[in-house]
Amino acid sequence: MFKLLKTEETARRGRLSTVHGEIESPFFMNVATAAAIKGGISALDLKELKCQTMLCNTYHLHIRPSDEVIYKMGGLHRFTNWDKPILTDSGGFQVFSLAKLRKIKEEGVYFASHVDGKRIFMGPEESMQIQSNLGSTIAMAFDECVENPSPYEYVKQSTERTTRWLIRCKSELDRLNNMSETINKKQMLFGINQGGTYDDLRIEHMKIIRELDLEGYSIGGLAVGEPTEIMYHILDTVVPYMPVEKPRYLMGVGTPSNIIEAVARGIDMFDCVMPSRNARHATIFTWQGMTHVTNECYKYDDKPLDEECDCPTCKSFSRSYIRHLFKSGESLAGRLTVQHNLYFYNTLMERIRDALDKGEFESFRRQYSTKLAEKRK
RNA sequence: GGGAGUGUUCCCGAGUGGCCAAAGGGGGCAGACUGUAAAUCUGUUGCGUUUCGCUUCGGUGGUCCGAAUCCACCCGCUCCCA
Repeated sequence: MFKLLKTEETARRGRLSTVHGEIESPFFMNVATAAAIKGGISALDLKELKCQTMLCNTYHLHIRPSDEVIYKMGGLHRFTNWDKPILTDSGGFQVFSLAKLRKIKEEGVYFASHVDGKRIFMGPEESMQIQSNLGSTIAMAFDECVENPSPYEYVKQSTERTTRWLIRCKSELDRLNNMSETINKKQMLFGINQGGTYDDLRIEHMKIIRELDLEGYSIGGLAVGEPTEIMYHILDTVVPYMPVEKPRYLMGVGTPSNIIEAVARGIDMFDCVMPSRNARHATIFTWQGMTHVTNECYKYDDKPLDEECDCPTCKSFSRSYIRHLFKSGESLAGRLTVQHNLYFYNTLMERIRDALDKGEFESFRRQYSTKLAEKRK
């Protein structure tokens, strides 16, 4: 259940109640694709990083270790030792990212496993069954994420198919939630809006799926090739057609600046691999902008990554030391910077919520939207 | 003392007469990364007034229109025999 606490223009401050606890929104979900945050971060660490929700992936966990293993181990929460909300992505994004390894049909998608080439079929029912076995808090509908730009006719047909898949997802999850052996019988389903960069397709699709009265709605198929201005334009176009009383999730987005701009446009939930991947590649986010810790200027720099930050890494280690860890290929480098970047993202969301609570979001946006997108110094 | 090798740009290492400022790797420097097939990928790495010029392949001197490549001597290192 989602409760709207406050609004400022189109920006929203809310609270999402789940069987695994409440989530203060807007919030960022920390991406743990294969049930682990890459870089060596466990659920124990996540608690120190102000993380409210973890995101895991249906496709990856189905392939390894298999949802059967996780089901028999008591579900994702027990398996990962994370007792707060978990959202599972449906595998829809892999239809996009593993494009060379799949074939799309009406019944679903045939993949060649990226691990061993084995043929795998995943349709709406399979995705729901796997996510039910994983026992996540929120299940995502199985969709096709189309790359941008794509031809109008293709996007139209794909979007219509995604609608048919969504209806199948809903009835399958209803069935699964009523079974006695199901781990989380209150598993929520979020629908996904598609339609590429075409306003009419986006609006029409949103109008149709909102009728299904799902527990949340997300916007997918953005930040997949189109310029940022187009993404913002699509948000401006679609958000007015999203239910006010349901959480709104912008999938896979994004940079700190993207998040601030999307919150301004009425989005409540985010996820992105950027903080963790960039951290492993030595790019760190700070309140003065982004920077590469491996840059020569940090060789003799005794300061923490971000002087405004009080994450576990910044409380203990210098730029010089972390630069050295990267240069010498120590895996600790990734762990320390991932901790920092995730803490930064979660703190960003906290500051956004504080600003909304105080009715100062617009001023926060003016102060940080551009600054955070730039290079530090 | 005798014999056999060897010395290349930051390092290792290819190159044995012109297409060589010199392959490849490492290291360095810089950049990318948006529902994670990513501890990955890309660019760059002699100098300059940069569709061209200059300096460079242990040193010096030669041969040749032309030398990192051939010759002589010298210096350093490695191995073998005494």
